Amino acid sequence: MTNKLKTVLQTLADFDERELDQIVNLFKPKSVKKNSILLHEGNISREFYYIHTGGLRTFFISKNGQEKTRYVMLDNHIGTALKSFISQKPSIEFVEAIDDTELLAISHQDFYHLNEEIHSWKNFYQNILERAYSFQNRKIEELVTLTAKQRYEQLLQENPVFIQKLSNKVLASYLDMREETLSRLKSQ
Amino acid sequence: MTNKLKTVLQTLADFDERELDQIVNLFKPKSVKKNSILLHEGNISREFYYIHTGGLRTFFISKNGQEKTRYVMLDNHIGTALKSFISQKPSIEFVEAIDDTELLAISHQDFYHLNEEIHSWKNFYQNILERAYSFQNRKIEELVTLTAKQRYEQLLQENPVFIQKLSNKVLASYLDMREETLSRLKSQ
DNA sequence: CGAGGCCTTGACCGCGGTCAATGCCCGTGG
DNA sequence: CCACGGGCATTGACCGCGGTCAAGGCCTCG
Repeated sequence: MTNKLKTVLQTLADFDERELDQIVNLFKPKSVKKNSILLHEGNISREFYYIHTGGLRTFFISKNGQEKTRYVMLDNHIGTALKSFISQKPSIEFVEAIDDTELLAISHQDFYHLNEEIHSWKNFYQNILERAYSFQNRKIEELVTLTAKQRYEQLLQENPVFIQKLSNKVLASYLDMREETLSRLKSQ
Repeated sequence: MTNKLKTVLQTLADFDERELDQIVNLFKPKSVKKNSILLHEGNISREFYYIHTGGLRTFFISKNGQEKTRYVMLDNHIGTALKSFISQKPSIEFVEAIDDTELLAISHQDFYHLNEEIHSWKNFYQNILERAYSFQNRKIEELVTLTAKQRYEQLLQENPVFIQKLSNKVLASYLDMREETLSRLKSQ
């Protein structure tokens, strides 16, 4: 489990073996059931996750009570409710397991500790931020230029695993459309 | 002009006086006319800007030929076509002066140089990325939860200077609606 | 002064949201 | 093991927000 994590970390920054050991020791294993909430709206995001198996999603609830899924992490991916993790202010997002999930978590404290101790970790974090920024940049592009159908078809092409693994309810909220609309699109 | 820049930099990271001098010396003054293009789609974003007077915007052009404004910088603000600046890959965004503009620009080369030379500059850049991320996060929230009218009213409340300084054409594309819709909203 | 861009206003319409009814699957307890 | 209940998916009918197209007026700048 920690070996896979090391591999992932290495793709994002240049760590030596001693640093990697120091880092992965700070990631604690955790096992959560499907539908359990790891972070509740209003609380502060204090953990950063690596997903071994299963999956998490972050979402928030709009004024009119609808869930809006922002980010999905499946096997071998990393992330958290980043805005609150960055600012250490109360989150508007929930973090929820979309499946029975085995993961590794590092605390915010340890995360920022590493930021001061390990030079490459700053690069790692910079890289995370750059990717998160670019990801959202793309999402905005899609929201303002594509129709519901085009967004669905693009995901189908680029990330079909999402369509297999997510419930229609979650998938629809991720694609920013209603369940009914997604259902109609799926049946062509 | 460089004094104002120093003030802005200091709000984003903890520089000492010598560092500040070293940094601002790398910012070169530039004067651009309204409607001139500082970065063309397809080119690589190689400068990071501080706006002294006037303003810039970044926008891209969608498949069906419409301009979509992502980010606006007015007096005393900083920014650039960030995605391309980060990746040093061709930009899908333009950078355009929305007014006659006096600005200071630092090259990507010098920017990343500072990232290695000055410890606090890494914090500065981290801060920029965190803010850019949070800004976009908010924008996505607004796009998926608010109506055109609500987006306009929110901007009116939180950033009325945008509504005064931007043309309807640019303002509409910033708010992700057509000029006609914005016009109807303004007349209540 | 003329031309071209920008803004406004009107008429129309289609995408996708809303509401409602029904079916289906699955976990839970008797 | 079956009966029941609740959540999820599907389908239909309806409708409203905001996009599209078009025409006309106004302002700016060469």
